Amino acid sequence: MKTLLLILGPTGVGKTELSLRVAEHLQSPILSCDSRQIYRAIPIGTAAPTADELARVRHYFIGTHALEQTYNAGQYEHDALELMEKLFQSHDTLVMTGGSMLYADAVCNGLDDLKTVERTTVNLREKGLEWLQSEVQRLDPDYWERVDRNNPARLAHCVEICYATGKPYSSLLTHTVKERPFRIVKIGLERPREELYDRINRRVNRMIADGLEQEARAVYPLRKLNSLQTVGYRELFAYFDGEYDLARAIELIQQNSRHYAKRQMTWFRRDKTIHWLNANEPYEKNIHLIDDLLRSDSLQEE
RNA sequence: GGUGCCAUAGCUCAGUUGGUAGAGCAAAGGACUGAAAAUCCUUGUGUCACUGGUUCGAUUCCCGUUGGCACCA
Repeated sequence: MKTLLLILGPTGVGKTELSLRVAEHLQSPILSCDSRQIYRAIPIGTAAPTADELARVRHYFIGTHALEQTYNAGQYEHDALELMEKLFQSHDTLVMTGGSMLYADAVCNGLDDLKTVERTTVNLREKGLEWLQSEVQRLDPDYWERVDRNNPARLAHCVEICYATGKPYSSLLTHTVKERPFRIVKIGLERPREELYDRINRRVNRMIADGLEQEARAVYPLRKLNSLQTVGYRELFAYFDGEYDLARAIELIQQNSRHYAKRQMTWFRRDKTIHWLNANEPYEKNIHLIDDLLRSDSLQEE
């Protein structure tokens, strides 16, 4: 049985180094599961693996796309599965790591096969919340009953799918878990909240020292793109626009990174299949625990 | 040293004509099916600085203490 070892955890918890060591130990490449590190012009602000780290282990899905290219969880599901099929021919275990919850979910459980539609959501959102609300009520009353009614992103997506397929969006959601031709073992890395926040704050300071401001300036003309709706860039763009000073921008980057980490933890907490590891334990110990998990889970399978 | 002003949530402050208090931000919890580092929802008990007095009742009024700020010496 082939195995996908998925290493999850909030931003800044220390996934990168653990993943590198695990991948070296298992002689696996690393499949990144990160919706922003996939873009190539923004390595500093997305804490992408460094050249040294990339030299240690073969990586996939790092810096493969230009900011102008749209990408999403559905494409990732497709691309990742296709790549894994190939890689499993020469590997028994593959390491996937990253913090993009929906991307990981797409690989593990699969997204429903909604008809691919042209990207109209932006235009739909511009019509305003009230318009979106009445459209969803009209087109998909079932969804209206349970959707976040003040959430323009979700309402707009529902409307978009209804228009494209002629069917209510909610009727296309099966909530079934897709069968995968491999076993999935999920590892979560965790550490005390205060410690995590402190690491995040310090990492942001390091990013600034490493030239995040210049990186952001270089991509400023593209600031409207979805790929740049990203913590670390939006705040600097607002600083460039004169909304506040650099010190405030840095504070906001730190704060928004903390919020992001919190949202990730909320998502991961719900997944009872994750085996949690303490990030403060020595790497050797955690790798040993992972070895045990890979062995015991495979026994269960048989 | 003298005079005046201030002291209320983690922070900035509002307020109670005396019946133990509420905003913004921070923070916490949650949701999540192709923008997900996105988007959205919920949550406010705090010795009202400390001591004493007046009062049925003081965070509110009064005395004093401590700390801060301003002005005068």
